[in-house]
Amino acid sequence: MSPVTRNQVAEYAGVSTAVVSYVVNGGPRAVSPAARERVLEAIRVLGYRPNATARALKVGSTRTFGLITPDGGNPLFAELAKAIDRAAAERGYVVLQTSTDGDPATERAKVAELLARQVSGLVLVTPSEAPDLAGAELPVVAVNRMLPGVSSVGPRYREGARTAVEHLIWHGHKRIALVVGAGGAEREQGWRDALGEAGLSADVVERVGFGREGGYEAGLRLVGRRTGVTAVFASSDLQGVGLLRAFHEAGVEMAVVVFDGTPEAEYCWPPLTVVRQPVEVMAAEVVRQLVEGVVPEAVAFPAELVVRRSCGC
Amino acid sequence: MSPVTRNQVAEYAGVSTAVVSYVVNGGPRAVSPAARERVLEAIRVLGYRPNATARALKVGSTRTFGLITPDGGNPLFAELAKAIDRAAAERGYVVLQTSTDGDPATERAKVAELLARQVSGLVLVTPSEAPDLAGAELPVVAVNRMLPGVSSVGPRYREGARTAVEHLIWHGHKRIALVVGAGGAEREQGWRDALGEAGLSADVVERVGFGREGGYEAGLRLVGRRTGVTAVFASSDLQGVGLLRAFHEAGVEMAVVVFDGTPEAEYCWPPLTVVRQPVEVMAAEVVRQLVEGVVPEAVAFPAELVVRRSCGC
DNA sequence: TTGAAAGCGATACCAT
DNA sequence: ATGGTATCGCTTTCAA
Repeated sequence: MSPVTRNQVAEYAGVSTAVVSYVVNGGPRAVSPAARERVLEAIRVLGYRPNATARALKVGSTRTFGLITPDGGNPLFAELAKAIDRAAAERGYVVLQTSTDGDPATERAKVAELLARQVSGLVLVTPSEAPDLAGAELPVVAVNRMLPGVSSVGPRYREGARTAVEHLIWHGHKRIALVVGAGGAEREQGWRDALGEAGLSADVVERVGFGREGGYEAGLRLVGRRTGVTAVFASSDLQGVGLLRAFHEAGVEMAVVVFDGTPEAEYCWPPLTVVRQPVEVMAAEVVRQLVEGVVPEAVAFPAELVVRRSCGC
Repeated sequence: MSPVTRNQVAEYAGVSTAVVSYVVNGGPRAVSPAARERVLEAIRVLGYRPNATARALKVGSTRTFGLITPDGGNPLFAELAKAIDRAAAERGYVVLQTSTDGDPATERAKVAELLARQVSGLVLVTPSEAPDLAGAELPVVAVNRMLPGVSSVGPRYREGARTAVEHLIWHGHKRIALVVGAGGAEREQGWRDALGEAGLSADVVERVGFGREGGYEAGLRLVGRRTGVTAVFASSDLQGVGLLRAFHEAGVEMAVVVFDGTPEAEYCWPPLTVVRQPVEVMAAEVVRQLVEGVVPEAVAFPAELVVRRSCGC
């Protein structure tokens, strides 16, 4: 039993296919109550479900957004995806999500795949490169990463990082390390801003991956080097979690503040003081740009300090 | 500039559209080297990208699987999704992912949406109910949940839970609590099995949500009740993380073993001893069933104990 | 080896 | 208010 088509519905209801279409879509022509009733009945009896594929071909739009993240397992990206999905649903759009494992080739393939599927818009979360749109005319928004010719939405990294480090300074720390991943230049700048302003030296930097392993690795090094560091600012939640593990293992006390602010940072021990990315606001902006098809622009939202125990408060 | 179509490519290359199709798909007819070259050239120059929507309409298959999870932010589901995506990609399928926020109505809507898009198969991760396929003929696999008439893939919950609890018993614990979420009946059974066999009483049960909050809540209650409990088996990583937080806050020592085994459980403190769901194996089986379109069957894989510090080892 | 053309399911204009 | 029908982009059979 292959799927029921609109033709069968029309036949069963004794009307033309046009009428079925009018009923299903609520227009563009009016339909008599009697005919509408018969069509509805036919749809119910036959279990008809419109073929979105055919519809998309005809109308040229899928009302679908593609969303590509490097890693669905990263809680920040998961939060972002969730928020974007919700915001898009409110506007009647569906979001199709995939991830790339951080591999640029996979990223290219997924972009091509979604483009081939005629998505109406594309969201790239920290993409590794500018996408090859090959003449396709669709809105594209990069999240947490600036890309030439593409709209971008993100937090105010520099300002947020600065706030975080200022808080550590306020706690009286004199030697504050930075743990940062690739692409964290703005956060690094914010760290430097705060230290510079306070007349502290910005000389302990650990450059590692953005994940838990990276943070752990940085933690081991910090513990091993005995640089007199008493506090750390890390560029991601996950790094913070990794740091905590290294500090626990070594039995050292160290104040930590991180960027991002996902649930995982709230439930580790000690709970991490974070500078929280305004995920909901960012998602709303992403969807707005996609729906309205604005010209490329870069929008950054303030990130808010959420104080928990890891900073010493 | 609207997207380039196959017609334009054909015209530019001076061949028929059939030839373009043959070149793009590598068949079903052979094409002379000269013509192929001209077509390839035209595709490159024009920036042609086949319309997957139109192709799907014609061939009746999208080579796409839909994947629905209650929550993309749950690390277990994220791991699962990643693994399924990878396994599907190996077979030439694309996975389109969405989540439902655990809301049955949203779940129904997403199922309908994916069905309308003509997905070639559907994966439902811990669905809240049997999906309404309305006559659609496509393979459906439920993960971590049994559903009438639908294939299912999951870990051996009962056996895994038993192993976990046995390990706690081996450590000498006499009073072992259970923290469990809705739908955790099998895990509960495994807990009872182990306790019963050892002649211990199975009387401390906290029924809470599956998330971090649920675990935290359970932890607070366990700490408050002073039941002589010295160890806990929890039905999910997230619950374990929540428990840890409550125990830390109260300053109590408590052995913990949990089900799932995501990265988050490895990086919390103390690192959680887990019974790990064999995510990769499960993903491979899910995709196998989808691709081969087998008749509904229930497959369960052994879960492995991974010993870390939280059990006292 | 290649071209013409039918048809996938749905939309919406042009008639009636 | 309703029906007939051309059309969206692509695949593939049938003929040449």
